[in-house]
Amino acid sequence: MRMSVETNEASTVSVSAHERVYRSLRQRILTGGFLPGRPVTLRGIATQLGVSPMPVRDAVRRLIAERALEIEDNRRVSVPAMTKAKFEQIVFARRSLEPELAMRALPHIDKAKLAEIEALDDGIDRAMESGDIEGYMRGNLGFHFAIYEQAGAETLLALTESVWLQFAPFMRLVYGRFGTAKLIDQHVLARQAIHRRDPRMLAAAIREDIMQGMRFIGEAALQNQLGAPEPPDPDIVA
Amino acid sequence: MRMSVETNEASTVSVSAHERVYRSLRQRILTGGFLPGRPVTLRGIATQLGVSPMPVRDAVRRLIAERALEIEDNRRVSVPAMTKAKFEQIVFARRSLEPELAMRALPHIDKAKLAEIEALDDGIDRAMESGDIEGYMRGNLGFHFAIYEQAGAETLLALTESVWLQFAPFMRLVYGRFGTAKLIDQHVLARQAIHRRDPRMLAAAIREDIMQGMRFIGEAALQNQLGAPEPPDPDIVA
DNA sequence: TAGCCAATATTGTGATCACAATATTTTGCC
DNA sequence: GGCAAAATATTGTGATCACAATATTGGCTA
Repeated sequence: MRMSVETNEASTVSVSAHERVYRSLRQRILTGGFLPGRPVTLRGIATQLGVSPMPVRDAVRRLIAERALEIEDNRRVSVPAMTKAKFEQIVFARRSLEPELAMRALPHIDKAKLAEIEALDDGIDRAMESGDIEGYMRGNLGFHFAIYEQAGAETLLALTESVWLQFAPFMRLVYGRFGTAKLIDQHVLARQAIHRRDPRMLAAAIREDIMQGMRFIGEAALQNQLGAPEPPDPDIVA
Repeated sequence: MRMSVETNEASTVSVSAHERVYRSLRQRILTGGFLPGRPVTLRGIATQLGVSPMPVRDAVRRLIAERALEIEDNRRVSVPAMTKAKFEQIVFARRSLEPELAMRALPHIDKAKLAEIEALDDGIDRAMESGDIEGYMRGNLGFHFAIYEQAGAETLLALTESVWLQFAPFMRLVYGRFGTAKLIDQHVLARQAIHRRDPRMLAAAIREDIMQGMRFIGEAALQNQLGAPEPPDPDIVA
């Protein structure tokens, strides 16, 4: 069964059911809509999204391959818990890939795209002030990938997306615990760099943003035994 | 249905059917057993492997997520063709990830593992001389990952595996065209570095190996319009 | 009240079928 | 013979069912 869905290109294209399920789950993972360790059931998702378990199964397998989900020994599916080792590797991967993506993107960022990027960043500031965690996560995701997508480097972009899928739920967990108040907007330098069309400066700004953000998350959480299961009840984060 | 399969730990564990199919397809892709552009059909694979199409479907979806396979507009599944842009990004990703993995692995490579690594490299030399392309590919894969796996960095390893899945079929294509005779074994320096337990030297050796190998492939192939479809008949490379 | 064990429910896996979309082959015409 | 169009085969998608493994619940005993 094929259906029509709205895409961000404002056009209407035909997309398979599992593709829609995939995008839905993916977005939810990236904004922290699943608690690490809590089981994600095929039939549960299927009911929520109004499809049969089959396309859900396809989408979940895809997300498992991207390391956004995992199957435990008891063959239950869930968002993996964060570990110190994994976190450190993620930081390394981000530092290796994202400044490069930003540099490559810079020449292709036109005035309209820059305006869009700045609007996203303004949204982040508002979300931070009002403590809107999901809004912050969505804005931060949008800000970074609005830039990276301009690089026209699909292969590097896919690697980066996999990395984000792996730390986003944990990020959400930390913000939920410690709030967004202590965060400082590190994107100002990046915006300046784009304005000046200075690739080195942009790469440095992105690198600094990554290090600052990840340091905050790492310090706040990992020494507090966060990221471990914590298996209470709701299927979704309210 | 669960069955027992032999693992490389020489133990016998229970593994699902789609896991066995996945490993089988993955190995075949990594040694160049599929021609880019040629359709890979679910039922075809299922028949070859003696399973129903369902686990094949699961395995193929997983490989699509890892960018080892792709679905075309006509929703046919195949190994993606290489492009110049993609090739360049793959080289960047390899340079970013693999020297790091090697450095991290070095402290954990004991005498037995080193012997195993050197045996693999000797096998590579024999394969190169006799023009055994698949043997060369398998040895090269084994050599690199025998090292990388010792790093205990699963997250970075997974990214690297995805990258290898993306260029291996193309590598095979090039060797099939130009032979392995002109190759020179770049692994000597790496072996020396491990012996001396010099992480910097090892990282440099891996980097040089990547650059040499990829330059050969890139020059030989990309300017000859290789990597484009070439859609003749066999389902497998003989 | 606490702890064990049977009964029940829920899970992912895999098989089989139906179907629409695409490829391939065959047929008919000039 | 060459070429278009109809007929046929094959493809991936998705639904539904059966099943074994695991989790959860319930009641029973001490």
